[in-house]
Amino acid sequence: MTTRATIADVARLAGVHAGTVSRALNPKTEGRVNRATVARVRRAAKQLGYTPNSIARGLRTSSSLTVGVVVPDLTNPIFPPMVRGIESALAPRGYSAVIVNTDGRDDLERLLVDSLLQRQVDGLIFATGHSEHAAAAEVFERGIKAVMVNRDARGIPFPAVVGDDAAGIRDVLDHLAALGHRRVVHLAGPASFSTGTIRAAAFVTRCAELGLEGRVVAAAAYSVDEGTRLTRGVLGDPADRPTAIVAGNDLLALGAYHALRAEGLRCPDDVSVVGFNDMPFAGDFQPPMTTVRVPHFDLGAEAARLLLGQLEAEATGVSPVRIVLPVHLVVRGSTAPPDQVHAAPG
Amino acid sequence: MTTRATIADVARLAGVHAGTVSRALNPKTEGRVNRATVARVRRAAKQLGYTPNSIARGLRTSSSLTVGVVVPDLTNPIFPPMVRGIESALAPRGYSAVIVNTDGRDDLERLLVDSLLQRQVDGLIFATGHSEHAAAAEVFERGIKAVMVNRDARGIPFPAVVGDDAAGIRDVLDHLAALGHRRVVHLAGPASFSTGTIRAAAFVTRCAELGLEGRVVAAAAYSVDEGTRLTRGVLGDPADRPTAIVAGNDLLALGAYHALRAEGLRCPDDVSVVGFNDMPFAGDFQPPMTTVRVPHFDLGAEAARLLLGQLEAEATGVSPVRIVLPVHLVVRGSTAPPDQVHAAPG
DNA sequence: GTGAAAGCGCTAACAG
DNA sequence: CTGTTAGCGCTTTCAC
Repeated sequence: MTTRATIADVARLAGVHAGTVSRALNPKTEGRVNRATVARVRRAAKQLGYTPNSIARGLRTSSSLTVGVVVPDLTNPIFPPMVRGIESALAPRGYSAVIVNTDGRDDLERLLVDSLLQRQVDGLIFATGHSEHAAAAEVFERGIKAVMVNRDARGIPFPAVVGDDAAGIRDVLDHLAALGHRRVVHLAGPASFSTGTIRAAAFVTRCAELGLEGRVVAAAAYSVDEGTRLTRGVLGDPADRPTAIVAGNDLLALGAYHALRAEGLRCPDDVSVVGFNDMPFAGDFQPPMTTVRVPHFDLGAEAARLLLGQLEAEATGVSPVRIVLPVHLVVRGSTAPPDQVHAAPG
Repeated sequence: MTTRATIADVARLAGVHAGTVSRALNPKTEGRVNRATVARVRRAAKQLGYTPNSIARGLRTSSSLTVGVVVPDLTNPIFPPMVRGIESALAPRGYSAVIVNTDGRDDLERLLVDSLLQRQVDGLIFATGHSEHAAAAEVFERGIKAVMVNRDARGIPFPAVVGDDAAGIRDVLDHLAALGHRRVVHLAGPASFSTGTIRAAAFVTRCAELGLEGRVVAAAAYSVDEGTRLTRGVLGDPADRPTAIVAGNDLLALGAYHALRAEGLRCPDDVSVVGFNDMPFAGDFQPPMTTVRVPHFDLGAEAARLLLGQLEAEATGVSPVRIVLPVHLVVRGSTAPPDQVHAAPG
């Protein structure tokens, strides 16, 4: 790597002092420099192929123009859109993101957050919120700016941007009730996640309001396998079988598909299934999945904007804002009226 | 953010000089320091919650322990596994990755690569290789270390890690021929991508070897919509209709599904379809997709290891290695013997 | 409007 | 084994 031109090289070529080059090249201070000088410096910089060393700048200004993004697993299809949303808001302000995957492990998360902090990120975006969120708590204690996205962390007053989970579940239940379903089960996400508890609570409430017979079973994780396992359990007694399954997310719903198929049951003919998130390609599944669309890109973009606001407003005060973005039901092929013959209450 | 402890603070508390702290805390130089002193320094560091500022370190050592990863679009499901593979190889060596999305735009890519370089990344991993790859060419000219992954860039002698595209296509064609197909079309990826040309060439060759009647139509992009558009064209004359479609990747195959459905044709009953990549959830599509599994995680990991090798071996020479990882056919539900009645050659 | 000088936090010679 | 001294490349007072 041929050694890169520094500000001193440019200064020499332009016949001015390094300080002047710095001022001339920075849009904010460019006004304080003679226009002719600015032009001369620009020319010299271009000729040398000069690009500022942002590491050096960061050391001086103690800001890296970098934010850390903490996700459980990039491989979960809801996160890439969120990350792109984050970047879309960051890029115009000159910030970039560095992403880490925790795989849901708290100890790993603390290590990763530490490494992010060593890299002097200016702030953090957590997509990993949960109830005993050690990493986030520690970050908060150290007075570092951060925001939560998608899920929030109970008791940690970072601002959060989330989808309207309760409204989503209400829409699902209304749809199912309109179709004629009366016996419904909810595959609830882990209780340690706000999405898990909020969706489950909304499920219980709405079932009561609609006079549905609703049951909640709790998943240990948002995964396909958990969905399969839980659904298998729920299908036990044919007489007592639910006519619809409301999954806590699309992965659990996919697991329900698998269990149904393994039991020789058809979806939606025998059992309706609905997911949550509308992950990419949900419409291409077998059957196309009825689910709740969560605007993950917007969630990310909004979270990034919020963080940028915190960073630029030098005020230290953290206001525990909670931005709730609307979601909406997407009806596809995994829901249908219940089979009257078999589904009639015993 | 309470101002963080620096090495000077630790030195003061431990009653030693800053240089000694630096040595004591660095595993490589720790041996040159009295064990008692090391212990004292460690204690002081811990007490102050000291974490080294890697920006400052980077400025001094001119290495950021960061690599840039250039992808077309993180939202394309083949990239998250690749990125995780990259990170899995980087993390143990203390490196982290910063990812940028080009959306296939060359101008954007150059801008993004520039910003990566300003951030002093130690090297680059391009998942965006194509024939007139301006950004990569420029990087090469500047003597910066980089590797290509998944696709390579013609004429740019960076090392590359790719899947065995030709073998994959051969397996697909052998499978189709064994099923009894004789008239096959290939939805080829863009000719500017190595994956596009290699797969298309292998298709032509193998068709000849097997005595199949093979036709190639070229896609403008690896997208679902292109797949739909192309398939619609190919379906034109029922008498001349292919019995199987070999798509350049899973997205094109998915587009073929859509077109078939729109035409009232069933897959695999009327037309077989095969994809390439085995993207996540390909087995959950309607029908479950027969495709070629490409080990994206391993591709990423291998590429990262290769880059690390380049970075640590101070030798400037670039050896244009080309690592080809095996792929394998995954037979699922989108391929079946051709319908004898309709498929009989006119 | 521009030069001079200091210093961000760290590491790497060089002494001793 | 440890202290001293420089300096990475940049921005930012402070003079003039």
